[in-house]
Amino acid sequence: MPELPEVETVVRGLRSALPGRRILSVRLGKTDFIDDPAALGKHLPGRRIVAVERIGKFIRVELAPENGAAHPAPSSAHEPTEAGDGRLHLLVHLGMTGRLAVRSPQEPVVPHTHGFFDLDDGNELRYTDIRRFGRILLVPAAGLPEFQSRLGEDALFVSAREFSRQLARRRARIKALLLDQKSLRGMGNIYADESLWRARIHPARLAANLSAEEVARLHQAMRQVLRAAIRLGGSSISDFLDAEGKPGSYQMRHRVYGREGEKCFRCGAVIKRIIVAGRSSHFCPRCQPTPRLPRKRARTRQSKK
DNA sequence: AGCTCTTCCTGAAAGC
DNA sequence: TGCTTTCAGGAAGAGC
Repeated sequence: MPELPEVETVVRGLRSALPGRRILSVRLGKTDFIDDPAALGKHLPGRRIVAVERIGKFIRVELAPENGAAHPAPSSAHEPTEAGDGRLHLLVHLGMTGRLAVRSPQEPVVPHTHGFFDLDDGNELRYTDIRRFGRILLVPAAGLPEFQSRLGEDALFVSAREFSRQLARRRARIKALLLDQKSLRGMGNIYADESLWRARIHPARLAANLSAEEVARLHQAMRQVLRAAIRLGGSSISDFLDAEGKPGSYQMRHRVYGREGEKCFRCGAVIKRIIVAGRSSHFCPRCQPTPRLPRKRARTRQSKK
């Protein structure tokens, strides 16, 4: 499932293909994961892509202001002005199974492809999403700060000071807090588990109960894990592929995620899986000691890789 | 405030 | 063997 390193990998790939391109037209299949499907066809054609960035797990495709000369379609009289002029941002969240990639029209369309953005170089940007847990929305430049303000700082760039401030403020379990995009943006289940293992912290620990040393360890572990994962192109568990259709290889480095029943690489104890904050959480019961109040029933099922 | 449960969706895997 | 059920999970919303 795409988390920060996977999204970063996709963004880097798209960055070599999209900036400078103009969107000619938009074709959509199913649209139940798009905030305002009609807005895409209305505002994107004629726009030039100027940048591709990452906001947490969102891909941000920045579009230049319309320049009347190249504008192919007349816009209706009562367009909201903030969407009719100025920059626009196409935000894409890949959810669980989303993929965004540039393809030649010649290439066969894989099933569950619901979005086609035709580009002026003859290629098309395709959005594919089997489960449609993804999300696509269009935000005017003026609305971007508000959108960003609903998310915490990026997990890759957050300072040790701000990280510890986030943890101290709240009493949630550390695993829940790492996954909460309002506290910290970009973390997902895999990298939360991997970071906690590396920092030797049990996922069900209460954030406020972590020692300063543990917080520092977790901050460092998180950054190391994310950086290493980006270096390897992310993790390909189910079907993650980068913008060029290649899998990542960080799944080879997983120490706990998907390793229930196997031995801890550090101490040899058997990796366990429990549910914390509604998410399956993998940990080493010896390296990551259970907090005082034992957690809920461990659900026993082998998880694949 | 933060937890659990539910919903969305599909395909893989388990169950019978 | 083949049909049916269960399950996974990011995020949001409801209810407690």
